[in-house]
Amino acid sequence: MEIGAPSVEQAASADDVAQRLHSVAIHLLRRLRREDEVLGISAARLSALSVVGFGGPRTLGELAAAEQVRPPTMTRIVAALERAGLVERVRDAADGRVTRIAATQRGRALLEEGRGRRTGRLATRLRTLPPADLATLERASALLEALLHEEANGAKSG
Amino acid sequence: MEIGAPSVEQAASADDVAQRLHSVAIHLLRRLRREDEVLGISAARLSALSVVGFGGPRTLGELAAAEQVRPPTMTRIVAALERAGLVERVRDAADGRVTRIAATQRGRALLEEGRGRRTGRLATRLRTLPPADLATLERASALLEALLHEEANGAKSG
DNA sequence: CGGAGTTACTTAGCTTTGCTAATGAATTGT
DNA sequence: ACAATTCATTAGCAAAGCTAAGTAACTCCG
Repeated sequence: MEIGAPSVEQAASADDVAQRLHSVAIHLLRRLRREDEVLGISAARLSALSVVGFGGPRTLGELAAAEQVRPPTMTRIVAALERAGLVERVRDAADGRVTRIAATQRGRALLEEGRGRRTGRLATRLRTLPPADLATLERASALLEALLHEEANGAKSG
Repeated sequence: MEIGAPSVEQAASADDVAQRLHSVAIHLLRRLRREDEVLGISAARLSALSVVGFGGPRTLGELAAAEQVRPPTMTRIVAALERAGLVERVRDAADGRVTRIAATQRGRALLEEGRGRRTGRLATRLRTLPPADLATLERASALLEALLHEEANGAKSG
């Protein structure tokens, strides 16, 4: 596999790329899931915690939407985070139906402390890459983030 | 786009990239998981089927290693694929402990037929990207594949 | 040849994470 | 005030990951 020379002429088929991204995502996640266990928190929980930890308090519904899961799923994830003392529920004063989820001190601490360690092994590997490759991965992340975001919002076409 | 010239000043931190890749992988998979359901096969099963479908028969252990899961997990995945008539077990004549997993006609048909449809929505989105971006994603896939493969084999340090 | 140890896979049982459907509780609107 | 809506939770299902323990088959020696 000639990693070094992506000639634009032999443009990759979108189907091909989609399939490879799919495969890579599966394997990457399987790997990271185990890594995260070292930190004592699963991928889904960490991801949710990041949202409220870095982005500020959210209602459960907002959090579910941000994480692109259904509310019941988020209810359970939040329950686990709460049990672990990483987030807390704050009932809205104005609207009694709403619970707002906020990271606790400890939750933020875990995020901070984990910043380097969290995806440690992957990050270590990434450091062995030439800067250009790292940049490629960063751009790819950004592209996919945008793509997923777009789809989440604008996918009314069915 | 200056892919070739990542100024070192604003070089992406490996930790940052690792985290973003993690996040993107989670969200991408959550999305694709649902898409695959249309085809009636889960991501893990499809991935395993691809290995034997495109790469030829494998023992269960080899398949587990290729998919980077433990044997019991693969046992269950294969059992499901077998139930669905997509693979078949062939006992090794020389070594009675070994079961070799092979894609059936129907399994191969599903792979072929699904090639375009499988990750259909993602592929559709990808087609809206400029070729350079598609190339970036392809390169990123290749980089991650290599990284994961490396780690799977050479990670004796942990 | 025969038993000990090893290897390959399966079974059993746990956790997490998705989902939908149904319920509870609070707000809004008429 | 009562109906409808909305936000969150509960209940219950399936998939996919794991470890530990079990079974069957092979290999290695004595």
